[in-house]
Amino acid sequence: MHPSIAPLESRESIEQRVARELRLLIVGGHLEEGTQLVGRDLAARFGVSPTPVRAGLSQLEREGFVSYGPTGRAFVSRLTREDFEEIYYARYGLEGLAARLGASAIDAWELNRMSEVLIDLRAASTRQDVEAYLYGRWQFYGTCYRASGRERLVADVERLYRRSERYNRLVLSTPDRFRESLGRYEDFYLACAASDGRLAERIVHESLRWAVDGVSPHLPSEVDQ
Amino acid sequence: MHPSIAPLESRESIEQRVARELRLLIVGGHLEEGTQLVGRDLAARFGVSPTPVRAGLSQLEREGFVSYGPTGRAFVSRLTREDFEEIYYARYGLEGLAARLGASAIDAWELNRMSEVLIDLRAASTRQDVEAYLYGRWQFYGTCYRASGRERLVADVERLYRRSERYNRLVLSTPDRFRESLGRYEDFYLACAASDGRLAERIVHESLRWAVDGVSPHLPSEVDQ
DNA sequence: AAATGTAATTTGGTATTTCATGTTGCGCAT
DNA sequence: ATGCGCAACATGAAATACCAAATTACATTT
Repeated sequence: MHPSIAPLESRESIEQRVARELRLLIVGGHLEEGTQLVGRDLAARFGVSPTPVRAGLSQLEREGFVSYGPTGRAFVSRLTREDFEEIYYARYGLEGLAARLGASAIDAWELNRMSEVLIDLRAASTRQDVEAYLYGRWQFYGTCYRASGRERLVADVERLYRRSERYNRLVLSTPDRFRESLGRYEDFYLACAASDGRLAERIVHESLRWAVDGVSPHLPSEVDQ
Repeated sequence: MHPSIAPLESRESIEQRVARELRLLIVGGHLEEGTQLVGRDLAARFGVSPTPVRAGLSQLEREGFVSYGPTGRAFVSRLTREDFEEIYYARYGLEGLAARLGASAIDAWELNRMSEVLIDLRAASTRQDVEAYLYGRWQFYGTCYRASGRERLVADVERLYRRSERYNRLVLSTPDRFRESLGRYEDFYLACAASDGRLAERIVHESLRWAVDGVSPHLPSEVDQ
């Protein structure tokens, strides 16, 4: 029969590599929105054939980083209010579920991990260090969500986090916003410590509503561009 | 410059056709869950080359109809409680947004359309005609959601509807469930008629919670199969 | 000079071919 | 008979080749 050893984490396919590297370029801002992505050029750049590049672009489309024009040409997707809102409302549903399940199932070790990250987050907040804050964000929530044991759900939420990164970086956070944001992290931690799933869910919902209401109006709408 | 005439709805690519036909086979139950999907066989069956088939399968994977095993083999995805819940909680967020925006923007013509569909839904409910009910469901809600003018949001929600179809068909609806479900449609219609977006959103949220709480426990969990 | 038609180039989409890997089945040895 | 090893086969992944549509550039005409 099968060896019950894990499948040895099969090596990354070229398609995956292309998708990963391109995603990094886009999220990191090294490829401006609207930039056309030509299959053959990318293939030459990565030293591979156009076939996996095409597949990688298609994958990035489903992740929202790439869009296709009417004639099938791929380009770096544009940041719009509508896109931002839809990411956040998808998170509203999925992250609420993950929070409820995770907070109910969390154990002492994971809780401790969260409190450690929380220290970093407080520091990043006072320094107003956006990068560190964004990094710690997933360390914090992801720890709770993983406690739910729902791998696909966690992966989906993580994808949404990555997708919202470009927007988060765009938002110049005032000290006030940092402070309020941090307060919600503290509340969430307490909900986890109390294993109160419903409360954790409610806190996540409120946080997301707050974020989307505060940021969305400042983003360009699709209709007027 | 560009002709401002619409792009003439460019013809469907082979990749799209393969994805569409396969999706129909899966949703319609003509391909049992777990069935292996061999690229070359499908290519021969559709009379095309393996390349677009592979792309089509990848598209169906992102839609949740196809999964890949550890050795990269594609098969018809299995119905699980976890998958069902995640579909419904994604709908929770996105459909709530669509309902709020749509109900706020709806006009008399679209409202009239909804009331017409509602008549069919009442009839389908008394006949306990699941197929007609599922069909009218999207006619009803989709009409409201489209009033939001958010095409991508509507498309995303429609994808989630298609994805939940297999589950809805699986659920043997008792007369009680039909009646309660119909009552929520009536409530939603009234919220739209009053242009009360917040209320519409709340009704959708309650409906989805009710559905997931009622059905989820009856589905097989991933862990014990 | 402007408009228009045409050829060249770009680019995406599909097919064909090749390669790597995993799976299966059969024979051989113990 | 059972366990092991090798070979044939199945299958996915990538490279290469080809074609069609669309855009661009240029020349010709008025």
